Amino acid sequence: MIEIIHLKIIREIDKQKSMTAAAKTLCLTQPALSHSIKKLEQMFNIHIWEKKGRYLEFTPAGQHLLSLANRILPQIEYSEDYLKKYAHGDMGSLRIGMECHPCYQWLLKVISPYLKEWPGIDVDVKQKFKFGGIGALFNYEIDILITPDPLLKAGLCFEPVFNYEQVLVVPHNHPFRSLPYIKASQMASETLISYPVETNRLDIYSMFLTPHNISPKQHKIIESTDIILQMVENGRGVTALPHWFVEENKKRFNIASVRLGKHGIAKKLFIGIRKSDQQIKYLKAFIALSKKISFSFSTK
Amino acid sequence: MIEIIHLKIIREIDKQKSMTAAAKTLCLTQPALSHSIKKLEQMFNIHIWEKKGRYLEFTPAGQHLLSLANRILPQIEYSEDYLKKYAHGDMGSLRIGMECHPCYQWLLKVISPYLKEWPGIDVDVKQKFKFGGIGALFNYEIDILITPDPLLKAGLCFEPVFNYEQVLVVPHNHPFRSLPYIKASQMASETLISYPVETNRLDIYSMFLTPHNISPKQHKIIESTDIILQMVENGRGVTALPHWFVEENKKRFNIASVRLGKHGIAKKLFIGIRKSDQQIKYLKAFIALSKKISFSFSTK
DNA sequence: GAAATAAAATGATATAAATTCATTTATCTA
DNA sequence: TAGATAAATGAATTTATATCATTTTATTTC
Repeated sequence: MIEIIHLKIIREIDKQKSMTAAAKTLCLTQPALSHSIKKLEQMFNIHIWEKKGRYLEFTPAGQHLLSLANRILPQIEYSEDYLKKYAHGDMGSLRIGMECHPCYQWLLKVISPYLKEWPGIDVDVKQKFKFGGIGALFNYEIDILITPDPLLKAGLCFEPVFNYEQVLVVPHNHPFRSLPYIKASQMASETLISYPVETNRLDIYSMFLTPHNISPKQHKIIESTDIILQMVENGRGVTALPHWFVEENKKRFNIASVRLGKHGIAKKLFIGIRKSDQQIKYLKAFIALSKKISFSFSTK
Repeated sequence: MIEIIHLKIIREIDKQKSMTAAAKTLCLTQPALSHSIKKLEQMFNIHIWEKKGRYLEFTPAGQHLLSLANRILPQIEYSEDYLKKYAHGDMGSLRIGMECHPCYQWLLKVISPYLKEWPGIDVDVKQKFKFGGIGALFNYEIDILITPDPLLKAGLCFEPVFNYEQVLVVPHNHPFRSLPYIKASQMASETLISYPVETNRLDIYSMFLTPHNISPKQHKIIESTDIILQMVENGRGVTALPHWFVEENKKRFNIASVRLGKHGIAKKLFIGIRKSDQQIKYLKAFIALSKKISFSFSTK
């Protein structure tokens, strides 16, 4: 029988590239690992690694087990954590996945009252996923996914929580400022600043520039929203952000917003959860609260 | 530490609703299970179940572990199987998921030469998924998904393998037979026969009837393709199937096909795999073979 | 409502497994 | 080639697990 310890050993040896080192972090001795894996090998009549010089190299069977370990151990470890918290009186934990960079500010506005309403729930926000947000939901890496791209498929369910318009952000003295909207062609002479995401995942490309076959003069990549806004403020380029977000930051930065195209870019934010979690109270409460906060957002 | 055996015990008790019964199937005694779980409870300072009358009832913590067990054990068990086969000289296994009922015939045409080309690979075909085909891919329940609905998201990749037209199948003496195509309204007086799938997943509804707000006179549900075709042959109704499939079965059944709408219903079949599996040779070979077979299909 | 039945919990003992220590084998390095 | 580093092996010890016998608790049944 494959045991958790086997998977832990395999994962750790892959990480450390050495059995002796792995033994140390697992609080065991090197022969313990050696015997343990030997037993597994004999049970299935396979080899898990070969000695390549001083060190070990996984066989295909070993790689298979490594992939199993990387898939399964995080789930076990999360459950162990969860049970510990449960014993401490905490009643659950909410792992939120975000697939929408600038919506972080919106999320903060939801989380703050949520933490007050649900003192027993631990909240964690993740933004990087090996297999994408949908994969993270399926794999139980997160419990809630916030995304503009819902997936209406068996096993998950998505609810719209927030409508907003994606607009172009320009410095206060920019000629675009007085226009009711800009055309795609007008972007050809601008420097566009964005988050480090593939262009086909940026709305300003997929819903505005690409359909008109236009590219900006230059495309700069910056990670932090604050730095992006400072750059815009200083005339170093323009960027695309949610309208409400620009409004919220007009006090901090000398910026203005312009509609993208005659009808603007309308966006919808969704919250996705696993169908099997639909009945969990503190999850339902988060979705309800999101909608409430978003409503006050869009009407102000 | 949570152990595999804990999860097995919890799953088995949930299944059998009795510890004594669970002990029997696990080839252990009842006190063994009791002690084992007691140890886990003490480790985390939780309760996993409560005695309700003679039997046990899971606490929320127990339910959490049950959900973990149902998620993880199938993966472990698959790996154990996989390793056993690996030892026997089999080099891998290919679990195919199908989200397209009538494509089964097409699949058979691909699998047959594949088995000859890759004698070391075990092939299995699954058609029911708790969390949908996409979920099954993410959860490692299957390795390949055959579906008309690709999902262009991180973690998975889809490739088109086959184009075909979905047509209406009618008996040889049906008045539609001589028409170049039929309009949606003409379906209002027909009996439609289909597989037992929600109507919004049937192309004839989603791409033909529903947009024109038409319903057939009657909708009969039948599981087996052969029976459906016999019914059609005998004038009991009409059905929608891939064009190539109708052509293949004209010898066996006295049927004919008619285009659905002026431009017909064009369908594309995709094969989806996990990105992390992209380099696996016997998987790539399956996709390549699918395309090759499909090509000879569409050109004959 | 007492006796019989059924199921799970408990405790002591026996059994089995995992871990360590001491040592060997193999490889690399200076 | 000596010295150092890493993994494998074997025997002994420690630790964990399973069983048996028994008790506790609840449910039938008469």
